[in-house]
Amino acid sequence: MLTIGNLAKMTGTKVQTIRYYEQIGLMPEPGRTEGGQRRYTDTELDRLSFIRHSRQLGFSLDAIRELLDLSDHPDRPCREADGIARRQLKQVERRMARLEALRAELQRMVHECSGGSTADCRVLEVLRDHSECLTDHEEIGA
Amino acid sequence: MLTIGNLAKMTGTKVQTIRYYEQIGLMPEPGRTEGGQRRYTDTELDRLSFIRHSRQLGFSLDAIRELLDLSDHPDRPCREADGIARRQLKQVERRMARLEALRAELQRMVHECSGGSTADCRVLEVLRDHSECLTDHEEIGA
DNA sequence: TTTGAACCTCCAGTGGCTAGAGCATGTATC
DNA sequence: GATACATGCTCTAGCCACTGGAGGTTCAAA
Repeated sequence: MLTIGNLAKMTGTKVQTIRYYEQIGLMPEPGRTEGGQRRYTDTELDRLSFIRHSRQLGFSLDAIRELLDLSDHPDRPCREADGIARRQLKQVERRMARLEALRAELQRMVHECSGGSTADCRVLEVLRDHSECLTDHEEIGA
Repeated sequence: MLTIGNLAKMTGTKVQTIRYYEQIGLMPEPGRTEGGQRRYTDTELDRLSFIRHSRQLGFSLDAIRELLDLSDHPDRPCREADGIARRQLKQVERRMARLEALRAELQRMVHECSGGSTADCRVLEVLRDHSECLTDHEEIGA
């Protein structure tokens, strides 16, 4: 039987995060001691490991919910899990392409900066005037 | 004189976002009509363009606050603005490296999936067992 | 004058946690 | 059995950067 603290250590998760996962129904309600403290079994350890690993690979909690559901039904076709992973892969690739454009732009800004006063700082100049940019980089965030 | 809606259109910003920027002090309080509606000048248009462009390049609102401040003081050395941009570049490069690792892992998962039942789905298997991973991908998010 | 699009304020919600207050429990040592 | 104190509990609020909606007002054109 694991305390929440041990489970946290074993999975590299914060205690609060585990309780949060329980709250949103991603982790089941565990057993409790007479005093009301949570005690976990290996089943829950496996589930949390799955969740954490999926998060590390960038899956959203909603996607993880689906994956867990599929994992719980070994008879269902694999296609769905595969689809979720493929979507995630697409998203990662899209983000990478975007970051690459940003990287190029930032590098150009930084390289062209001569180190004088801000009056003629290339960095600020580029930020001021979008037309100096080589790429579009429309969307924000992501 | 621009209405908030026009300013929004011209900069590709949502109206609510402009009001939000005002609320957190990133945009100044503009003039108002007798009826209380906001009216903007070109000064504010420039400022919002600067903010939006910086956001597109991934700068945080705090970083943008610093950049705007520097931009308002042309006599100050350029070093600081350059530093902020360099930090941002570093961050982008770190994120790209991380995403590249994720991409490889996801691709491997997806490629190895044979399309049977979830019982022997490679995707789920890899998520279950971290030791099957080639890379570390410790940190979450970013 | 009337219409109706655009404006206003205020509040709540998003994702995925994270931090802290204030108290209860569990375990090791004496 | 008493004590110390690390760990646990619940509850609430905050982070970032917005976004959406309710419910009401103003502006400009017809």
